[in-house]
Amino acid sequence: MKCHQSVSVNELKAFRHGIAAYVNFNDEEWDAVIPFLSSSTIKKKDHFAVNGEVCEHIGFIVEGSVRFYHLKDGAEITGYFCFENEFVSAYKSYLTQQPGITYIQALEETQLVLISYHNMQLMLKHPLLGYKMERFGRLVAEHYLCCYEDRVTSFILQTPEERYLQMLETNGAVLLRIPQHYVANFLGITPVSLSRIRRRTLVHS
Amino acid sequence: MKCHQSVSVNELKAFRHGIAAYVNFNDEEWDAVIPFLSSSTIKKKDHFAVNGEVCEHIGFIVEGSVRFYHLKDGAEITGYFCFENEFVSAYKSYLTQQPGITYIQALEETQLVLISYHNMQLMLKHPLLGYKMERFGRLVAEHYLCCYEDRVTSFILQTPEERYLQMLETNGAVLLRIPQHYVANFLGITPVSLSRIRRRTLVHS
DNA sequence: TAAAACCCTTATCTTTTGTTAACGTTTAAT
DNA sequence: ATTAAACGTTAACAAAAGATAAGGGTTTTA
Repeated sequence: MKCHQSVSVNELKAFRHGIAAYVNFNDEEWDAVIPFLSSSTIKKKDHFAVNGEVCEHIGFIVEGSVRFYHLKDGAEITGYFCFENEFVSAYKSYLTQQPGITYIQALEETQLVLISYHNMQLMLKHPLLGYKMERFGRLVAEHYLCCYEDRVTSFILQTPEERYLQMLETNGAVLLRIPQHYVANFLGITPVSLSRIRRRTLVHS
Repeated sequence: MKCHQSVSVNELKAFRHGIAAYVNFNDEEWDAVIPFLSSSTIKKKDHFAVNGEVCEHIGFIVEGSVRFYHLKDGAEITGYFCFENEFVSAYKSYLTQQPGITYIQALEETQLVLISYHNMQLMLKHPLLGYKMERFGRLVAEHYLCCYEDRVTSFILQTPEERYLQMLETNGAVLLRIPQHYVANFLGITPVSLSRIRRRTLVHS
């Protein structure tokens, strides 16, 4: 993954708008933040994170999408997707700075604003930025904690068929963007099984 | 759940030690923290959180244990457990201050140190405590994010049998403390199915 | 201490999922 | 433009899980 230090005006705008959901920086603070950011464009099928390596960055997707997957018995098992205006990282690897087990791959050409772990630590200790960056990190972690909580609950409480039907209702748009066998993995089943579920839940109009 | 404002010396010590994994407060800061804490002892089978209500507190378990469960079609489905020196809350409900769908029930008499949402917000804005409390909240959220990430991965990547065998290796002690049908729910299967898995994976010595 | 509630196992039957392979279609690569 | 790779569906069979019920043991509790 190539990073160039300078972030375009357009990317900065998208990023500032995206993080406004968590914390607002005034202009002085924002000027201090900018030098800690970098930018990257990942080509389709290139990787943001790979098994066995420390995930160096957290990224904000300005444009594009990625999928998370693992290798099991030589096969790729897709576990998650991220799209525009979402943060992406192999969180456990990034947060612990230990080698991870997650691959993150661009589903299409994907434009990212990046914060390296090192720069994040600098901002967290920065006299002007530290307090707000702590808050920012807390709120982002809390947000994704809630997402994961829902996801775990869906595995505990719902059958694969119920998970699929709920996904149709709440995330129907994703199904149009993502190959179906990735969705099957995401639901915790095989592609063949998802195909059967689709057939038996079809509304014959 | 009864709360009394004063926290015993013993509880304070356990709590301070427990959060030291995340952040250290000096004595001046600690004296400022104490008034924001409260304490509660929950009897076996009493609830820390229930469906439809906002979860008001995050708790630190000094002694005892709890289980998380949901109601589905009138049946209780257990999704998680917490033990001594862990934080416990219906996180999504607590963090968003919206009514939750999670029941949290004491598995035995359980002694907790509590932080109400309101007091947490006061500490986050407190001139002396704010920065460290933001950091504390961030690190706790990050820690549980990593836990949830592992848990989701286990549902994506492993069969129920593999999840059980891994739990035997990494959490064998839990199995001795928790009724087996709760463990089955935790693994995403029925108690009958777990009983079968146990039989077919038995090492006949 | 007796009754009730709870817990785990086992058996039977049904449903669902996994596995493998084949087929036609679409998409991508050369 | 042609070939190759990828994708979704379907079929057939095996394996696993769900549902239900029964039996025996333990723990609660009244």
